[in-house]
Amino acid sequence: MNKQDKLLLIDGNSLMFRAFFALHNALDHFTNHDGLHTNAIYAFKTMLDDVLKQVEPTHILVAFDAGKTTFRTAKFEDYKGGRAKMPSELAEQLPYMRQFLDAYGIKWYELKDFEADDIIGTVAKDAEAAGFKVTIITGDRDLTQLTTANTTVEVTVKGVKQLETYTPEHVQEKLGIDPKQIVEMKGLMGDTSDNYPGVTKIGEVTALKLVKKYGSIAALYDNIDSMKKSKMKENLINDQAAAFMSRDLAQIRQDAPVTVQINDLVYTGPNLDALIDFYKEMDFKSFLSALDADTDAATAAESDVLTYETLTSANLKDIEALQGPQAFLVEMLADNYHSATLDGFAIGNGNKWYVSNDVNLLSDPILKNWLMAKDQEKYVFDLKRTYVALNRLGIQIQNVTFDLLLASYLLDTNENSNDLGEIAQLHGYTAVQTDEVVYGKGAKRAIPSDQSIYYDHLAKKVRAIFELRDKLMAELDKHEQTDLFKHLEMPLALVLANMEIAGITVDATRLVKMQGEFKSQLEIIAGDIYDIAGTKFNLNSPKQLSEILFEKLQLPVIKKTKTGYSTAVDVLEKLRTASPIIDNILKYRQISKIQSTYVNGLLKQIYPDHKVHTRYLQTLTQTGRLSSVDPNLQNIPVRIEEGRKIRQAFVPRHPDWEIFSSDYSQVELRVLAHISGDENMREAFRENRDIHANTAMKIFNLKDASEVTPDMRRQAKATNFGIVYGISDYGLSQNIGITRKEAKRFIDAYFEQYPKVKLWTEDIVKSAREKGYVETLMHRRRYLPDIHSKNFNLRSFAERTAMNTPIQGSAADIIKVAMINMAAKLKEANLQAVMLLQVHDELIFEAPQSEIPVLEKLVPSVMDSAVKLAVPLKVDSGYGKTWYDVKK
DNA sequence: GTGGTCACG
DNA sequence: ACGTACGTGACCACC
Repeated sequence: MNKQDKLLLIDGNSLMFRAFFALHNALDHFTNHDGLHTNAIYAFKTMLDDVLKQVEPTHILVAFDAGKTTFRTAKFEDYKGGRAKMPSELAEQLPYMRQFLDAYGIKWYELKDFEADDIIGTVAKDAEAAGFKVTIITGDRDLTQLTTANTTVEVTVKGVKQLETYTPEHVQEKLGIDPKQIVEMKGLMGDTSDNYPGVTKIGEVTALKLVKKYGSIAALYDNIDSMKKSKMKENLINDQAAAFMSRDLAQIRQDAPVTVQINDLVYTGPNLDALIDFYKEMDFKSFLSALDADTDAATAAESDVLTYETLTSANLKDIEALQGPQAFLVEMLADNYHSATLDGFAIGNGNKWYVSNDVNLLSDPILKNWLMAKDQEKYVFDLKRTYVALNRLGIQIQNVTFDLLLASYLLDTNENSNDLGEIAQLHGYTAVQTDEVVYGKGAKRAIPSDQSIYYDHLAKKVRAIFELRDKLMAELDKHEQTDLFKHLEMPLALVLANMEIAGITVDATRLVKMQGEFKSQLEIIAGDIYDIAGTKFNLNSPKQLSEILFEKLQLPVIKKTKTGYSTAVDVLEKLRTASPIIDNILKYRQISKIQSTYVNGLLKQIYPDHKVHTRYLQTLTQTGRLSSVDPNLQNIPVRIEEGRKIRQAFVPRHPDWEIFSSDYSQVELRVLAHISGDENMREAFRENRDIHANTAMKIFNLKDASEVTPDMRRQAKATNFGIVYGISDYGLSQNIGITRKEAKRFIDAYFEQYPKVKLWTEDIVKSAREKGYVETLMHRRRYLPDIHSKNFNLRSFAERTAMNTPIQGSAADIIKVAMINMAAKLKEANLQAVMLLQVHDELIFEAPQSEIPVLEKLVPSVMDSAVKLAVPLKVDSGYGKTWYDVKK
């Protein structure tokens, strides 16, 4: 027996499930030539390699459950009752999973009447006795009871990559008990997912308290008489049998009649021939090429020396002879394409690949005409980026029909990488490297000194765009997203590009004046604070501030963060009366936020044309909204007067022009009225009633709208928002400062008034569970893998997301349609007005005074007719000399 | 790079 | 019983 011997025990069933759901999003990508799903096997293999590398075991065993009935179901019929059936897409992979393990040279084992846990428990015990170090990998926390000095349990946290390591110390730290005592805890608290009861009203917290006090269930019942009278004591007495039974069910057996010998478990690596055959059967091309064996894929990889031609003024004319759609790429290493240096470009469609680092060629009439030719179809990666970059050279690229980045985002919003190489790999295409690999990252990021490496990368990138096009278009079609892609996101990219290029004018003089005013205000407030505190400190440091408040001044602690005491607004609000320092701190925070983010921050972003040119991120959010960066123009202050003044610095490009703005009124609630089909809510909107007052009447049980006070309306409004966010009584109670009970009553009354809204929330969660995703009006899709999680928090979050995303996402769809139509109308009507900004439910323009009356009619009519819903859309407009002066 | 805080819809 | 609203980005301190 070698001292280095290390046994790896894998909970096969648990990890198969993890692997399956980790790539559940990509279920459609992973099928072989026979239509067999392969995602679980693929993910399992990836994870296994990770684990092998980390653990470096000498022996391995994968344990599986043998069937539905075990000695536990014999004891308790309902054990694991009510569990959802294994999805058929996973069940069909099980036999192949075993084939894979055989080919990988890994022993697997199952035992009639026992679960995988018991096999693992038994083998772990035997192996330890034989002097092994044991590592157990599972997704099931219950196995942590097997933790000892020589046995470590690794529990998968999220997906399959991240592992939480349980040692006896870690169990002690987390739960405050011994690993062996976990079954005592489980016996008292029961287990809903395994469906055994425990003791009524006892959950983890109480169970832990009791176990710490008594040590075990047996000891607890020995001493039950001395426990003082309580409801809990009654429950304990009533459920004594259940407690002992549950403990028994939770206990993993370490004496199962397993027939494998540890010596059989030696791991010496895969059987290459068998593995190659298996990968071929599964169509695992990337694994095949990684094996570097004599296979088709490997041969293809070896011959992947791409021949390209360097484009110069001498052969530029060749471009004119190109036939058919061409992929086109313009390379910039920096993020911000408004200012980034253009570093090169590439063109091709398989017959030939052209690359160049001479970006002056782009302005040559030959290339410029080619790019602007309406009859030359092009495919790109990131249309908006490409358009803006070329526009800087006076080129407006035309007839782009495919954008790899946009297509990939629509197919799965979770994969929000901006790197062509990474995205290609996600779609199973490995013949291109990521930019990080070729260019490096951070300060070291640069074009490789070896020009052939650079050119090869450009050529491979442009080739990836071309070669992935058909596959992704087909997948979009399968998702019913062709329209969304072709007629919404692609045209929108150009609309956004033009908004970014237009930019909005910022009055720097105005900002500088504010900077001086805020500076002296801050100095005065800081002085007052230091006086009260009796010392100077860094007010911007939450850490230093909390020391002053909670240690020096001994104010009561309301809330803690991961790292210390919280000093957030809601905490300070509660401390207001405790010390005059609080009001000063709140004021200081407010002003210093405005100063640093909006005055100083904005000043840094102004270009020589006196404008800021934001970038809208079109492929980032999980819901389909846009986001705005460098600078973010979607969070300019408005709620508080001091901050709102920042808007005075946003002015039209000409002195006699105006800023004009229109926004949707309650668009999300209208979308909810539409998709839920709730007649009461629809009627309220059709009759143009005040929806918040309408809700207030119900939750406060009023007869007439005249009885609604402003405060009632405020609370009703919060309830309406709560519904959109996927409500909880606690969340609502925190938000409007009422008790949880009252909040619950509000919600119940709400659902009574809008019964179909309640039905819809239930249906959408159910549908998300079945399909694994939710959709918006325009078939924008968001996958929710956590909807199946055993972790309450992750699952609850996914459920709220299932409710919120169709609402927020459909609202995003609607304004996007309006923007496309709006851009067309402005052009058609030959107006000078320019669309500048989008702030989720609001569009902002600048225009000559003379056009204001036109816009006042045109913009609302375009916005409210963007889609036809079962309720009308309402739009409010206003205009003024600056953004601040826009009043509606 | 991460966490706390706070600006917006 | 669990720990809580949905979606973002920028700044500062601190490691």
